[in-house]
Amino acid sequence: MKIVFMGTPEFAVPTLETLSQNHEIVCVYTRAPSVSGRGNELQKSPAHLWALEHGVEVCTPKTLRNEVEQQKFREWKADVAIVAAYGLILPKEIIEACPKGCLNVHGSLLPRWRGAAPMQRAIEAGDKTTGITIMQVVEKLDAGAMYKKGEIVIDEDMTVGVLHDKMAALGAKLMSEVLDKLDEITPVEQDESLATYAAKIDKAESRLNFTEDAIVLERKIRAFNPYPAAYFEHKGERFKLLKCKVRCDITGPKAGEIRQENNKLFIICGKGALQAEIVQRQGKKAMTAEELLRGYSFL
RNA sequence: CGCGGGGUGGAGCAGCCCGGUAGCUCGUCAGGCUCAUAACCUGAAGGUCGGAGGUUCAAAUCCUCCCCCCGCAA
Repeated sequence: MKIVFMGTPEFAVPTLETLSQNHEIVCVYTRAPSVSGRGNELQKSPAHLWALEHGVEVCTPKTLRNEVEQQKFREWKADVAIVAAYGLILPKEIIEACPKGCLNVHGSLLPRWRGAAPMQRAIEAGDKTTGITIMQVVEKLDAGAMYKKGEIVIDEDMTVGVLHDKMAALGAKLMSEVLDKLDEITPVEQDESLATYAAKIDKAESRLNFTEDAIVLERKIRAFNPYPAAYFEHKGERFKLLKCKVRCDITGPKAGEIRQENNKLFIICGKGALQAEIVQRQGKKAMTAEELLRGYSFL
């Protein structure tokens, strides 16, 4: 089939790559390069870079809500539009532009966790499983009828970084399977009464509040690893906690108190404590708590 | 030219401001103690102090340029 692919971050690349093997990608729509990173240099998106590398056309419109862009979109004469974390809300005119419609790969088992950060919210909430849903794009966000789902178990120590990679790979596989049998599958409507929303990650959330339960904080640490990474501050410096162990056996009256014992680092929480395992001090690389304590003291 | 921290034996750091024989914690190796040990004791190996210039009697330390790593902001 002729496909217009719409995607932006790393999550979109496996699907793009997989579909390109059996289909013709006529154009990649992606977010326009933006200033980011040190030096504020223009950075192209992962999907953009993939397209350049494979000699595929790239479009980076700021909006699709005008006749000019919509006409341009129709002129690709694609059979289907595939969306994977594109970053722009699609207007009706685009959704209905292709004869076989517009399909999306979403990082949750819909209708749970509609929205921007489904993987992070699933881990943060302590969900035991999550997965991928391939569904139709409709005007309402992530509310379209579903073609196929695939489940992934969230292990006790799984970070969103690890989950993301598994999900991206599964999403690519499922989307490819759906496209192969597109005419045979009847999509199933979502049960609106079960819908929940996964709000996008706000940087302010990444600051840890140690008055909370250690179990909750540990989930957040995994949900925010590697990005944006949960942190706390000490003597004006920022310390990212990348991996921690919950220690219900350790308690103290003062939440946020830091203890160093036998090359181990503990932080007292509202309930229980966290034992820091991988820490990153600002300006430094991530290291084990033991390594950090060899050259730094919190006391 | 967005702001900032850093590159010192295998690991994490101190020393740099106020130039003058490279230090700490850990690891490694050998030996000792011990029922035993990740504990303790003794000893040893291991460093072009990111790179290139410059200043100086003398540079990890001061000056210039370059390379690399990281935090913030967006």
